[in-house]
Amino acid sequence: MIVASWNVNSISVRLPHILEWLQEVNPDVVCLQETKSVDEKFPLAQLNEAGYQCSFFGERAYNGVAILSKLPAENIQKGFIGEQEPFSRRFIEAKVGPIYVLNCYIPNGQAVGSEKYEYKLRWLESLKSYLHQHKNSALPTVLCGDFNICPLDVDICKPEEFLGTIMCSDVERQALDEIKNWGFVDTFRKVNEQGGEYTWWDYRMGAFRRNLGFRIDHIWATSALCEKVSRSWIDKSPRKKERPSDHAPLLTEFSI
DNA sequence: ATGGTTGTAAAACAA
Repeated sequence: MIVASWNVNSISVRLPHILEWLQEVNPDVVCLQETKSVDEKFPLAQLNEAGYQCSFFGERAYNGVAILSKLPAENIQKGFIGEQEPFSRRFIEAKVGPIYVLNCYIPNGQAVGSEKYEYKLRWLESLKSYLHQHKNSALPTVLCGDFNICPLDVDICKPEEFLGTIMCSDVERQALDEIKNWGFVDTFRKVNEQGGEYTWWDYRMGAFRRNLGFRIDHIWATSALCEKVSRSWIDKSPRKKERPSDHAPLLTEFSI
C-alpha cells in the first residue's frame, strides 16, 4: 500500500499534473494540501474517472485539504472535534481500508514572533490535543501533510543561514516533537539516512535549480505500522514540469 | 539586498 502526500498549490491549476502523476505512480492513498478550492468546485468527476474516491474540505483562495483513495473512505472528520477557535480548513481525516489517515496543512507561520507564528503554535497545540483526546496510538495511523517544519538540521539546505528562522526555529520544532511523541515515527527518516533530501523549494531565485530546499512535508506512522515501511521517497519529477507546485510529492510504501 | 515567483482574484495577501 502506497501512501502519498503532496501540497499541490491549487488543485484546479495542478489537475493535469495530478492526473498524470496518479496514472504513473498509482498510489493507494493521496493526501493533498493547499487545494485552494471551495468544495463546489472540487474536480470530483475527473478524479473519480481516474479511479479515486475523494474526501475534501476546502475554502476560497487559501488552504484546503483532500484525501484521495482507491478504497472508499469511512468516518470522515473535517477539522478538529471541538476546536478552540474557527481555524481555516487545514485538517481532514478518514479511515481507508485498515489505516486511519490524518491529513494536515500546518500553518506556514510567516516569520518567528509574528502573529501568524503564534497562530501556527496554537494550531500545533490543537493538533496535539486532538490526538490525545480522540485518537489511539495503538491503531495503525498515518499523519501526512505539509508540516511547514524541518525536523532536523540535515533537512535544511543551509542550516547556518536558516536555523532559527521560520520552519527551522526551536519553538516550532519542539511543538512538532511533542506531537511526534504521541506515538509517531517519521517514515522517510526511518528508511533514509542521508540529509539534503527536500520536498519544497521556493519559486524564487532559482531555488529548485540550485537545490535550495527544505524537507517540510512528512508522512508519519504509528510505531507498529512504521515497522511495515518498505520504501519512502520524494518524487521530484512533477517539480521539474512547466508550472509546477512548489512542493514535490512524498511517498511511503507499507507492506500491508 | 526586504528583492525574487506563484495563485487567488481583482488590490493585496499568503506562501
